[in-house]
Amino acid sequence: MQVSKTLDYAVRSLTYMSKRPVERFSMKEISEKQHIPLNYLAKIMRKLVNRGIIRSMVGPDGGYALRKSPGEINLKDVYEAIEGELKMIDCMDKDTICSLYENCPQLPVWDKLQVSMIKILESTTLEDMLNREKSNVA
Amino acid sequence: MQVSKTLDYAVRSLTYMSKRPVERFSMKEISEKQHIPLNYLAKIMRKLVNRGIIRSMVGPDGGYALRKSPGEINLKDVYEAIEGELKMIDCMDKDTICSLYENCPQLPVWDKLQVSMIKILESTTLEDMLNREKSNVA
DNA sequence: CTAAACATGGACTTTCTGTGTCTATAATGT
DNA sequence: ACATTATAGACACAGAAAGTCCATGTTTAG
Repeated sequence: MQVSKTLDYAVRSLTYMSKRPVERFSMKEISEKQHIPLNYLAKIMRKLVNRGIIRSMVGPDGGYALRKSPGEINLKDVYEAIEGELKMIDCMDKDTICSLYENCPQLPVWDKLQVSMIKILESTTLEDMLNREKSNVA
Repeated sequence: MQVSKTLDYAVRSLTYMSKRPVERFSMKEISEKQHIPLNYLAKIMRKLVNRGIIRSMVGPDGGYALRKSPGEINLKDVYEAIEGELKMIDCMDKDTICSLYENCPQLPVWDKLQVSMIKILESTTLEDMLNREKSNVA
């Protein structure tokens, strides 16, 4: 029930890029400024590229750039790029053990949690995050 | 970002006990009825005992019983009994790496998520879960 | 053309945690 | 005394998360 380091890295990288949304950033710069292992960052960036959140340019002076404006990139996209579909508990889409029980009292609760998390992630864009920056920890 | 099997076991056991809130249940019964490995269940139950959610009686005809009524036991208690304090990300209470950065754009978001999860858990009692049982998956 | 700068993709290693087992001990009712 | 039940902690294991390394391919400045 925690945010993985990987996801945190991804979000950090993206918010970093959001400060100058049209520029190009080399992996090296992001890696150094955000203290993320270079080779590990490479994997993360690939996922973001594949998902269409950023685009990459090869060659000297290449790097990464946002594909959309920070206001158009929400955290649900980022989450799914990194972790895949969000689900609170495995049996929520497979019908494994749970199908053994005629009724499963806790499913609705996990579902409720899941729905509200998705809603929050979906409604939060990178731009929002930058704006909230000063008023840390609500 | 998932509900652990352990927590699910705990909730299952408690809702099972909630159906007959005054009775005593042996680990053996719970283990069999809920398909939870006996020795593993033992560890879970101890946590619930330590937290004061259930009480235990040793000896023949011993077992476990709810300490409060199902309406008075909420899921936040259960969560914390099993997993400890709920926090989305480690730096939310330690001041480790994050203190290096003058500003941390994503913290408010994780915090928002965290607060809303706690709210949902807190407002859901075992009794609620039993009542919702028939209308699965909202 | 060539080398520098960069990205890509996959294999591999390490570390950690969730999950589960085993064994020995203590308490209690009959 | 004996059977039954919980308590406590050590131990084992698998799978995932986190991180490393390397071999390859692309672009472009010079």
